[in-house]
Amino acid sequence: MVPDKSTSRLAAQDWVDAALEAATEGGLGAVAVEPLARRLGATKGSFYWHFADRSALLIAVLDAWLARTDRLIAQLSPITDPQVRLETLFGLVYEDETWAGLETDLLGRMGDPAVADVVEHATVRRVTFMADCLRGMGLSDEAATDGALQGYALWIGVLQLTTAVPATLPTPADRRRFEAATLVLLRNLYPGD
Amino acid sequence: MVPDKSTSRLAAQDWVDAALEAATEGGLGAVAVEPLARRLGATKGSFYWHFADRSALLIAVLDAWLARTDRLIAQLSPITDPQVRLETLFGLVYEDETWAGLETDLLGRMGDPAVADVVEHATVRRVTFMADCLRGMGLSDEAATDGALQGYALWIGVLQLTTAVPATLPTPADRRRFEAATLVLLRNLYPGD
DNA sequence: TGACCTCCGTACGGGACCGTATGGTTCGGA
DNA sequence: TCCGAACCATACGGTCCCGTACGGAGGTCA
Repeated sequence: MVPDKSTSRLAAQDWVDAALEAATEGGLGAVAVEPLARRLGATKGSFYWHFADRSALLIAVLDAWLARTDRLIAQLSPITDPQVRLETLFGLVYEDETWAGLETDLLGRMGDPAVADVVEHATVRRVTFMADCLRGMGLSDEAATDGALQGYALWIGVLQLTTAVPATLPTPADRRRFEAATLVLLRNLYPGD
Repeated sequence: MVPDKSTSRLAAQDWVDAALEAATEGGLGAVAVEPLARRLGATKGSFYWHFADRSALLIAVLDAWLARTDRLIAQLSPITDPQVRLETLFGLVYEDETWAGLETDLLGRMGDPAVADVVEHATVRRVTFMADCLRGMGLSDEAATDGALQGYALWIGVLQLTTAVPATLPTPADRRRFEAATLVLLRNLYPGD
């Protein structure tokens, strides 16, 4: 949170880091110049030296967020068995509690063109990834497309429930059973194919 | 939008109606006194006569929202076949595009205790409803609980995608096929049971 | 008609935030 | 050592919203 250099001199990246932290906790709305300055023990004078305005910082945050999807997919790509790849993906999704809040916050801000742009990119990449897995499992193009959409809706929904009503989700003790059930669900997509 | 009485004299309900309209379009954040006053062609003087403060209006909006879930469940209850009941539910979910925005907006505002209270109530009622359907279809308690959660996550996810990235969802021409696939998915929950 | 209550407009103060202006302060290099 | 650039604090004006104070307009009923 507080930057490294004890001699307080901030770089642009320090502002981006703090902004990401704030966004993770309180959504994009929490990325505000004056509160961030307070958090960093600085003033707006510093911020407006490193950035043209608030939207420049938002774009930096959105780019960092988009890169996360690429890293996730890159992390899964080496897995050869498409079904294991999907299962691993869902396992990671269930573990991810830190970033879930920002995920859903962004989905609620599609009115902002900058947000819409980056979220659409991420969505396409994720759905494409899942559809590829399903095709690799032997499903037809149509079935893979529908299945990927359903799987992704499930993904988003679990994220939502994780942040919004965690009490509803299974307790850690039951989570393994729940995840297993999700895999059963995925495995039985289009059983007739 | 503009209340009935041509002689401009507002009732509390007029403010609630306008607030619901604003919330449907722009989320709870759009329920602000001064913008609503402009929309109604009135001033804050009117509002603060009918309501103690802004939060009183928000509570009225949240109550109206919660009542919608009760009406939905009441609408489905007469259906005797539990599977048809579930299928009908999902059909309605796919049709509902007007309210989807507010749904997901509320999920992003669980930090507000008033929102958290009403959303938790709605969530419990919906998940319980789905679990009852699944139990009626012959699933065990455990299986029905997990299945309801997964089905509800799917529900929420579809809502999210509806509002956020509608281009990703199937075109009207393909929607029937997609819905059918969803039902296949539900039907195959826990095939071993 | 006049007292009274309901409803609403106007005016004001306050808070949170954005962005600008301007004058330090600190640092590296000639 | 001194200069210039990088960096930052202070102070200010502007916007948008909340909430309060207060007075006036319009009905109602004796």
